[in-house]
Amino acid sequence: MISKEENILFAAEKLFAERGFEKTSTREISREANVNISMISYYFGSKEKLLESLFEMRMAESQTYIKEIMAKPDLNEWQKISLIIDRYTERVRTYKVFYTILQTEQLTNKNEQIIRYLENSKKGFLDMYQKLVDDGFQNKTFKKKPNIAMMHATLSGTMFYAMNGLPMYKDYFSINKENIDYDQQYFQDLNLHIKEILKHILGYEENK
Amino acid sequence: MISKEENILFAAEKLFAERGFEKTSTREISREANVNISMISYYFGSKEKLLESLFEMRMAESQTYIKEIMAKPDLNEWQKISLIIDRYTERVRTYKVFYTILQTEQLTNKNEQIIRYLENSKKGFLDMYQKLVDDGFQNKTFKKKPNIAMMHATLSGTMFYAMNGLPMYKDYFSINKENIDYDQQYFQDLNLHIKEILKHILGYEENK
Amino acid sequence: MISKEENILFAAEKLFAERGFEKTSTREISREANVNISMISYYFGSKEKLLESLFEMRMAESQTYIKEIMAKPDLNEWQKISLIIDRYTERVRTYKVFYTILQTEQLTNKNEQIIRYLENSKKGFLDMYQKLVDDGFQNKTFKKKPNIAMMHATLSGTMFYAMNGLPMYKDYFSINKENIDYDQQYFQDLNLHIKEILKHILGYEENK
Amino acid sequence: MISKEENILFAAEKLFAERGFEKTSTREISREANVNISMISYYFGSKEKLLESLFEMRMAESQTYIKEIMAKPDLNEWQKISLIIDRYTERVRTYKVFYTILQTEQLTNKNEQIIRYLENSKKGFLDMYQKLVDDGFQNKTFKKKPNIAMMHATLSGTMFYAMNGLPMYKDYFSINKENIDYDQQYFQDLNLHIKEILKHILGYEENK
DNA sequence: AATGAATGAGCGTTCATTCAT
DNA sequence: CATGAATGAACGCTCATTCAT
Repeated sequence: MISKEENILFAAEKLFAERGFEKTSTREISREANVNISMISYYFGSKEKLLESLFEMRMAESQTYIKEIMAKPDLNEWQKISLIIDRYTERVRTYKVFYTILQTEQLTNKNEQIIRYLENSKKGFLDMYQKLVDDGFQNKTFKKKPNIAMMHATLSGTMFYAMNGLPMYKDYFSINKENIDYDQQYFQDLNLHIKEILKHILGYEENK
Repeated sequence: MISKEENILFAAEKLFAERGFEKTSTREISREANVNISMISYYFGSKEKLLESLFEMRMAESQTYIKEIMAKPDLNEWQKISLIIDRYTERVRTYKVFYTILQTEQLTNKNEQIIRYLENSKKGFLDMYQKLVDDGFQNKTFKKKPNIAMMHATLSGTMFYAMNGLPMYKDYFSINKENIDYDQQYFQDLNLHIKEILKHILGYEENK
Repeated sequence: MISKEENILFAAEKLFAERGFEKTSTREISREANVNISMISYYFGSKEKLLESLFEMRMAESQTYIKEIMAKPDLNEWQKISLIIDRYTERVRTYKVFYTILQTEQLTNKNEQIIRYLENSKKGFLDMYQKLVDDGFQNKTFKKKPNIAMMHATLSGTMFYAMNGLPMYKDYFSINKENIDYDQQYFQDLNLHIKEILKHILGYEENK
Repeated sequence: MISKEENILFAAEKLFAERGFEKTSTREISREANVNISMISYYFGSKEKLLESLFEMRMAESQTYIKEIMAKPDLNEWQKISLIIDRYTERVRTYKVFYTILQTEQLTNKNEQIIRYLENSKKGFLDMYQKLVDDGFQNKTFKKKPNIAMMHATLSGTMFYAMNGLPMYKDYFSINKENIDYDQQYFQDLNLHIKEILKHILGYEENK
């Protein structure tokens, strides 16, 4: 059984992604969630805090898998990076709606709580990449030491740009909007494309 | 002498980038532009059409340099791509505010005119890349034929993600907000980073 | 206890009659009704629909008394017409403000819903008169068969023109604005005047 | 050659009748009249005074024909009333648009100048009717002395109500909007209908 | 715990009119 | 004489939020 609170959260996520935070009214959210309009203030305090709650939920999820992967003892640095890319691709594909909101907020939001979430997340990723690159370079898994900021920009930038572009490509090639096979292939290509680039800038050679 | 119409356009560009289209009120624009609030309707018809006018202006500018480069007879395919990246980096750096708006609109706007501008622009770039890649492969400048959609996602995605991240890096490393030298270095690194990746995925070797 | 919704309706009726629909602002209505300005949209949807609601209420009332009179079994055709004129006079006197609005809307309004109300009402009256005239002619209550459109124009036209002229007459003869006795006499004269004309054009003779 | 001033006047008359005074903007008038928007203030002072000028023009016209008829020496009282009705019918038919405005203003306008025009006009008619009725009664042309206010209400009320109803009848009987023959017949019926009533309430018998 | 009526601020836009040229 | 850019006030309406129940 899904609670009213979750109903609101998921309805808001969908509508914020579709129309943007500002253009989505609390009335629409309450209608979509099948709850009374005043329940939003009641449960979350305000529309703004509802957005924060949404970020809190989704961002917490992504912190866990990073730690999980980093803790695995029997993987070398490239295997860890490769696994991170796999999980990242999967998450972006699954939570497209949330990552649409995230990008928008990154561009315009001035909400302090959300800025903190975003910075923490970004710094977490940067630290992790730095460690993997340093370790990998030291033990000669990697031959190069790329600029971490640039490497991250390529990884995340390519991912998001490709994600945003998918509907346009489907429209362009007249692919059915609900065609999941196409999505699958697209995200697989994307995954390989990113890995290919990272291998190059890290100076990693397979089967060595 | 700058006209009232341009005053409004530039004030709007600044505020739309800072707060987003929805959160920016016509009153704020008129205050920032030092004009009466009704001048917005007078010159542009509506707030929506003001945004369209802004897109029209900036997008028209970017179409010209593409044609210019493609028409140059004495450059090989890589030199053309390299030049495109140079110009692109320069534009993004100069018109940061506009490209912030562009990204936001790409994510949420439902305005038909703007969707058309964005699609036209994107298709223009894709067609150009396709032609350069095909030609370069034929005459053996390039050894590989990458997926154009993915190549474009990496080029534009890296560029925008890096652009968006700049203020955070400056903040992180306590660099003065107005420090232009840092920006210069940052965008130069970005430029080289992107070129390095493209050379790899195109299979281009220098000094051959 | 009178509800806020009714408060708005009656305040609007008064102001629309006094100044006309366009010249009456929602702010004035809310002030007159002692409610917040947003309650108009809340209860009625819009200023336009508030007017429609007003028409719905008043027009529904007038449909009932027609049916009531027509259904009376023990009255001849002239007695029915006579009774209709009595009720009509009474209504116009009581709801002067509404009939002022009705006339204005008849002249300029383009609102489809209201046009429909007005046409239905008018056709209802015309059908009724036609039936009474036909029946009365057949059973020799009436000696003439007048043009129904013209008969209706005289009945309603005289009524409204006289109603509109009343304030001017009171002003002209320096009668106190609130003097109800004068009104009573005026509407009684009007009632008899109209009946006298209708008897003539229907060829009805009393005491036959 | 028609002057700009007249162009504005006729354009305003048309639009005020179609949409009402308030709903007609000065921009629309200037567009319809093919003049610059500021010419309205320039020539007439304001939108309000433009309406006054319109009334001044049309009301002056109607005063002349009354005096003309009253001055005719060789007509008896009924012949004068009959002639007044003829001219009145003709004017209403010709200046339908203006009489639509007149009725609306009579219902809601608070403009002092216009109120004065309307009162003067009405009193002029009432005085004239009073004189004709008194004279006719004295010389036994008429057998009755009706209430002048009621007689006027029937004359003008029937006229206007019938005029306003014409479009609805044409629509109802699917008559072409531009069919002038139907109009002609309609106004002739109206003319005879009003005369028939007046003969009755004045106690006038023809060919006696 | 849950409702929905009610609030007040602010929104984008239109208006008649003015004024520098 | 005539223009049209520019003004400031007011418009109808929507918004997130509050509050009595």
